[in-house]
Amino acid sequence: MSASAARGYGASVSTDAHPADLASEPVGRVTISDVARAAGVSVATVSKVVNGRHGVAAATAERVLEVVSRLGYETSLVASSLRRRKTNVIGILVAEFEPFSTELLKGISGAVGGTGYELLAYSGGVTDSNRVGWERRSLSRLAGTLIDGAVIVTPTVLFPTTSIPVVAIDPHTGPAGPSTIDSDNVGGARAATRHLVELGHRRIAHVRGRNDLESARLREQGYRESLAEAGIGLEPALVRDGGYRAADTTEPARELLSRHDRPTAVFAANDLSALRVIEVAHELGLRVPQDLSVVGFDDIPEASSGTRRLTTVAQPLRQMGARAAQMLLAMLDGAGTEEHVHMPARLIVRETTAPPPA
Amino acid sequence: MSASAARGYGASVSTDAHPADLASEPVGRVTISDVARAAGVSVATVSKVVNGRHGVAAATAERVLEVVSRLGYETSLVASSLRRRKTNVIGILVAEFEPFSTELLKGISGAVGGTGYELLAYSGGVTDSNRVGWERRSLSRLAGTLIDGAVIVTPTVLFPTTSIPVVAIDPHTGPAGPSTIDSDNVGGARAATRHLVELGHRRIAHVRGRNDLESARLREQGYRESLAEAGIGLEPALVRDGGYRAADTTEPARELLSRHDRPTAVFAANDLSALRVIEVAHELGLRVPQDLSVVGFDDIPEASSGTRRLTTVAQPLRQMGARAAQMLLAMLDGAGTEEHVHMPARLIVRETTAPPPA
DNA sequence: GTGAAAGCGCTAACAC
DNA sequence: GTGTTAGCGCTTTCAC
Repeated sequence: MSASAARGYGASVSTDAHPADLASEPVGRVTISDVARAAGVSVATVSKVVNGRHGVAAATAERVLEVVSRLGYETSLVASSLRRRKTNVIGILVAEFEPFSTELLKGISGAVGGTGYELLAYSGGVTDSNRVGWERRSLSRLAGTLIDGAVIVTPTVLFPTTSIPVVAIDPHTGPAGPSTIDSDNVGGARAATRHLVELGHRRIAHVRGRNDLESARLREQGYRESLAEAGIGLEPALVRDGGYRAADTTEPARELLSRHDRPTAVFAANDLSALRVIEVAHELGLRVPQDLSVVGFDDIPEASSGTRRLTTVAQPLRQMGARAAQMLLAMLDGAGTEEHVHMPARLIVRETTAPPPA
Repeated sequence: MSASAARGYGASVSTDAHPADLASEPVGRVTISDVARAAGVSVATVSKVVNGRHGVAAATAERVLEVVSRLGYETSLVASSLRRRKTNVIGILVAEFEPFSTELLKGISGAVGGTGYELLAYSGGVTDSNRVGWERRSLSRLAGTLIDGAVIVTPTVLFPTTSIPVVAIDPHTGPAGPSTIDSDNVGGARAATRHLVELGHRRIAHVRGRNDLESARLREQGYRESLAEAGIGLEPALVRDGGYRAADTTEPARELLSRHDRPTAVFAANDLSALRVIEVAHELGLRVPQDLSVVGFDDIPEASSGTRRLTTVAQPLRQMGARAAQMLLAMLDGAGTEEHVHMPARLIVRETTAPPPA
């Protein structure tokens, strides 16, 4: 094992670097000056060669390139983006990598692939004390220096004027400010609730989403509208907060299902909550759907992969991600479009809903 | 609409910045010097205040903080990480955001949440001409400046000595070099093939994975071993390349299933390939599993979410991601551990396998 | 064709 | 307590 390998963390060097040349080959990153020194030229020349600028003698260029590959030099994204204007990377800002955001990510990745842009998905310091405003912070930290544009997933606050193009997916506000993408939350929620009503349910609970998100408010609205339409009075005790998260759903679900007059059906604001409701039901000895019907929202892959496949409202997540990417790409291309795209949401009836127990 | 909002891309500013103060409030990013100027102090002082360093008068600090929040200043990740040593950011280097890598991402995200580290998943310029060596390039571009440590997903080449800790998931080489995590590829593949044999299949095809990945080699090995064990001769024509990708599986699958002596079962090296094999089978009018049995590998959520749920070999992807994160965290903490973790893989029989047609 | 120098935004020594 | 200075790694004039 060479001296440098012993001090580093990686595997052996695959190129034939000469350990004798230690002075010009530090253990840390190989920088542009390391290359310059080893090639006997200035850093400016190395930069020109590496970036394919004109005005370098062929012989010099060749020599530099040889050193570059021998040393395994690669220009630092950080340093170059600090100096340059464009970085060619698109940022995806998320609070957390969970099924919802990763589905969008797949869609974005597919749409961006082959365009020459690189993707940088960033989940920046979202702590419990700090759940609000993360997107503003992340954006400020990256914009203008690291990324050329950003798609922000479920931003909870209005972000200030930014110097880079931004599109928001499932934003706090409805269509307002920057370009946005969302789906038909009200319509989807109405369809879900109506489905339950049509099966014969009357006591239908709702596990709400994150109260700082427009989508959660709209889904609750759809639920209320369908109930009203069916002539069923809203019972406040049957509406609880699940925060779109499994962990936050446990308690509300337990309370809801432990009531003597428990609901016969639950419409959860997203699949993560719905799935947890089902788990809690099982813990309490209730069978789904015989004793309890459950409907979710989103149609993440996990929704249909359990033993009991979830009846849910599908949002075209991959397509929403792809669309967001296309919009951002267009803006990056100079199109000043500010769009508010609305995608359809449709009910998919699977195995977690049935008529109420007799 | 204010002048700055008109020139920027974002929504309206939520803070009460004074448009009159235009000179000190450029449209681009708010920088530390903007803050310094507005607060009437030096940039050094602002830096101290923002980073909570001692040696600043309470009154000054207060004034600076007021300006910071008024202007919405946030320190640039790029600039500060260029200067600082530690960035508190962990990089996840992937070729692409597809179901496999995003499952790992979920696991990593869960394990890292609450540790104070931020996550930066990077999918850097993987073009068709450039499928090999991306991880080396990405690592060089980010290491030492942007990220403190990295987990690399399915690296295809040995990476050179790095200055930062690295753990590789499903690497090119088996256990060698840096810390690695993989699962029991041979055992899983044997179980899958044996399952097919036990159902009565004799003509069992294999759609190989990426030939530059150790896991693909091992899965093929398991397939061969099980065949030999059952006394079934290997038929080279029944082994094709699918490259772990749906798109690359289409042609091989079509050829395989169009043969007059087509196989009655296919063991695909991963779920993406298996799912595509099923699609192709349907196109050709074959029913799964009545006419053709199919087994995959990985158990991504998509495997069990279709109408026909895939029989597959499950790798504990989320756990593998979480484990990788823990190992990296430990290394970041100074532990010089170089580990090679091996996780179990187990067959899950679902709906795409049955005895061969009579 | 090449290199010296400035500067991107920031932090850390070190003066004052 | 505060400001001045140097410099992280790189790109880009602009002299030579």
